[in-house]
Amino acid sequence: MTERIQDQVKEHFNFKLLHVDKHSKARAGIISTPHGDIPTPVFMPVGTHGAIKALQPNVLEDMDTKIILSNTYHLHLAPGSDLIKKAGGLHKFMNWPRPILTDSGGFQVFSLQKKSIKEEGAEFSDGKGKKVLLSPETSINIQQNLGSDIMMAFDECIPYPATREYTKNSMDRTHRWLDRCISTWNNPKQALFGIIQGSTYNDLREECIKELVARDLPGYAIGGVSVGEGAEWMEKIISFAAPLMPVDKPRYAMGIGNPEDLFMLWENGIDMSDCIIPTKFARGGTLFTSRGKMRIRHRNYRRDFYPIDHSCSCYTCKNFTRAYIKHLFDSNEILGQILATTHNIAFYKGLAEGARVAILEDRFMDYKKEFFTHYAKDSGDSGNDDNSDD
RNA sequence: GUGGCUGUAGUUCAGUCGGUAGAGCAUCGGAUUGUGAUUCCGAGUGUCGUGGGUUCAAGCCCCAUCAGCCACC
Repeated sequence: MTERIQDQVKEHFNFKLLHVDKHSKARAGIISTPHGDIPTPVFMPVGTHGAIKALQPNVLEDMDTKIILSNTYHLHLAPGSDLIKKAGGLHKFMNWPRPILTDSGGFQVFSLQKKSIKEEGAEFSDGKGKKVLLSPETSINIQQNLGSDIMMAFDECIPYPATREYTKNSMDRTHRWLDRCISTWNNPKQALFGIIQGSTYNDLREECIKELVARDLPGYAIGGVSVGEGAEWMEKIISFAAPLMPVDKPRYAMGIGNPEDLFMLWENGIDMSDCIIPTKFARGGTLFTSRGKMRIRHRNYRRDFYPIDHSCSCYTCKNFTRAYIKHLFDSNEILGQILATTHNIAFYKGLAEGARVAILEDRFMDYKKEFFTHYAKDSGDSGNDDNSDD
């Protein structure tokens, strides 16, 4: 009698819940994977094409980034997962020795304008006139070629708003897809996470969680959020779904969020999250600080010789001024994006680390309160330009 | 000295038959939530070289003048 893959994977992947905050649902734990341990809560930077844009892997390691996210869809289109397998897997290909989570491509299908979703899978054009079919089987096979530590099930991520009928039908199909994902899954060194759908309908979310838990997967994610529903709905969905998820498995909220969103996730007992915001915003010149967003291209920073964030100890803040970084952006120097990304990733990392320590000491709510007394959602530090030579 | 060309936004230029000015770049602002983002959206720039004239109305037509460039002497 052969052992189920769900049981085999437990030798290589597990989650240990260390502590739940006394005054909230916030959790601290540790995820073990073949490529290392991940203390939680954790924020995962996004490296879609097998690279965190503007950051060298050694910088990420120096910053003690524990896990990054990469993408099935993009790596399938280029350079192809067969090639990456030949290169020795994604870790080796991109020279990243630590854990990698790969998204299944479900979200990319969602964001494509032209697509056709059938029982078989999702069909779309690769943008160069070639038709591509992404199915549960192809998605898992690609992710197994990539060799990620955590694979995501291939799901349909539906837009907001969605009718109850569409949501229900789509969800049922995603469950059938999940079973096909599980049948294709054959590498016990790679964990497979299921994704909770159900849009804004609590009963469907609940039903979905039951279906997923019945499959006894290594971890579960809340999907179908950050699809345009807004902060209020997002919080409603998270706060409803998270407590229904298994206590002894990692809980992952996909694609969220802003710094303020992270506190909402953690407070509700989410362990993992990812978002393009810190990296993408950095490249556009929006930096995060303990006081809020800082748009470094603003004129105010022209002669501002303070670091981005006084309380930050990242490489950027230790060595460079706002005026210099603004200058780099004005001059279109790549270094501007590099320093900005370095800071934003360090900022997110710092928030998560602070949360973990606070949870372990049962003071997460104080930590949150402290954050929001300084953090202005709409505007941050307005700079120190003295205009003396105008 | 003579003839010609040019003069309009920070910049490069467009501006039809005369109807009180536009575009790219740059600037400034906003967006961005499992990255189809060096993207997307929005805003503003003006003594139309100057002074007169014709006209209901002039960036445009006429005269003068200034500046730059070119050609010829």
